[in-house]
Order: sequence, then structure tokens, then C-alpha cells
Amino acid sequence: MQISPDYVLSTAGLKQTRARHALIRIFTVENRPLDVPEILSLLKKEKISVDQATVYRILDVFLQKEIIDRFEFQEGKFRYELAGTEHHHLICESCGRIDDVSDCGIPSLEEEILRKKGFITKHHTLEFFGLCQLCQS
Amino acid sequence: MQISPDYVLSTAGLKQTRARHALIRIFTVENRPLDVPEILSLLKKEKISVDQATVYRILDVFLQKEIIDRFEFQEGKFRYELAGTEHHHLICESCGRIDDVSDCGIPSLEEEILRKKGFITKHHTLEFFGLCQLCQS
DNA sequence: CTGAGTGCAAAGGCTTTGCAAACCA
DNA sequence: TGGTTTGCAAAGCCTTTGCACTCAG
Repeated sequence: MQISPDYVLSTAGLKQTRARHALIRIFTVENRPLDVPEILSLLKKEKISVDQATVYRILDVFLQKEIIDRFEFQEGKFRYELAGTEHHHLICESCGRIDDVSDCGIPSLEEEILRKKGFITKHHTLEFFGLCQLCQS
Repeated sequence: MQISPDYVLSTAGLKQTRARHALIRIFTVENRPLDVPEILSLLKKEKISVDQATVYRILDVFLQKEIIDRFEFQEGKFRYELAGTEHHHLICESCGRIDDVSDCGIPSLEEEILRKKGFITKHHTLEFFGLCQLCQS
């Protein structure tokens, strides 16, 4: 069963609004990191009118409540995805396909960093760029 | 001994110009990931007049020639640094201090990704966000 | 001399902000 | 009703582009 927008919002202590429901639904359906232009165009396709300022404001709230995660893929803009199990991405530089990798093995590296540098890691970013299987012909 | 701008440019097959020399000098002196606003302000401080369009064009060329590397630190803009040994960054979310980590252990992970997913990794990004030793009081 | 590099001005893309109207609880 | 959310318009910031002038080789 899918997690309903209603549940997500009430759990986070947020008000139920049409725009927030729409965004959660889109993230659920697409299930990939979306940038704001994509979100706006998906909304438009569904004939749901939400202003871009509203989208940005909702994304801010969702980030704070940890409903979504934010990524950068060397594009000069942000991408957002429903927060779930921590994972990273395989980004094909040929076709743009994005796949997930979990279990990155970084936690042990973080311990080593703490030991060597005294730096306490709160979170990290890790993305892989290359060629997916279909683009290696 | 420091690597001279002259040498860097001629090795890359690039023309010697005042603006390119200035940028290489700044990257060498600062020795940290700089964004374009910072570069422009450093140039201004040295009373070297270089247009922002020129800075961006030089950065493009330097990237292509692999004289510099480009990073994103969740700021919605790029940072650039002289290319050297591959390394990643420890970014303190309190004071902004940036330290380096080399030896990230990712290569073995990349082999595993190739085996499991058939994805050929060309490069990756990996940055750590947290608290440096001085900000943990 | 000649193509490459630069400055200037303008525009483009993503993101943020101010304010009044609409809405949820 | 009262504070939150939204729409609209404008602005902000980083980045790119067009064109004419300048410069390095």
C-alpha cells in the first residue's frame, strides 16, 4: 500500500492543502529526483494550478520536516525526492537515466574521519556519474 | 616550488593572458574551493579587472583541460579548485571551514556497482557535511 | 595578420521575497 | 476567526550569450 498524502502531512504536523497533496502524489508516482521545472510541468499536465513560489515554499517545508531529500547532480540546480532509505544515485551521462544505490559503505569512512580529523559528519552526498548498461554499446 | 601559471597554461596548450594568469594565481594562493563571486571579489581586491563573463569562460576552458575541478556544496552554485590529487571535502555547517579528505575508498565500491548494476562509473562526487573540531563546543 | 580572448550589455534559468487574498483548523 | 498558505509580481543571484574590440602568437 502507498503512503497517503494525508498521512504524510498529518504525521509531519502540516495542514492539508491541495498543493501539498499534489506534490506528494507527484513524488510518489514519479519516484525519481525531480527538479522544480519538472514538478511545474507535471502539475500543468495534470491541470493542477500551483504557483512556482508555492512549490518552492512547500519544498522548503518538506525538507525541514524531512519528507523529502535534496540533491545536486552537477546541473546547477536542485533535485528533490521523497525521503526513504538513504541511498545515492547512478547518473548516466549519456541518457540521463538515474538508478539508486543503497549501502554505500560511507558510515565506516565517517568513523575514520572522526578519528583522524575530529570532524563530526551529519550527512554526506555521494553520486556516481558514468554510463548505464544500456549506453555502453 | 609552486607550479607557475605560465607552465600550467603552456602544458594545456592555452594562450598566456593576464586574466588566466590571475585566476591560476588566485586558485594557488587560496587553495580552497572558490565560487565565482569570491573569485571576482578577490580579483577586485588585487585591482585586476576581469569581467565576470570572462571568468566563466576561463573556468569552462580550465575544466575542459582539467586544470580545475568543479564541486557543488548544496549552495545552488558551483565551486572550483585547482585539480590535484582526487579528494573530497569536509564542510563545517557552523563556520564554513572546508577541509580535505583523500583516500575515499570509493573505487572498490565502484567495482561492486559495476558488478551488480553494470554501471560504469567515470567519476563521482562525495562531500561530507557536519561540524569541524572547533565548532563542537 | 588572424583566430582566440575579452569587455560590455543583455538575457536566461533557477530561486526568493513582499504583499494582499484565500484558506485550513 | 486567526494564523497559515497561496498567487502574483517583482526582484535576486548565478550563469550564459551576442557582438564588437583587443590581443597573443
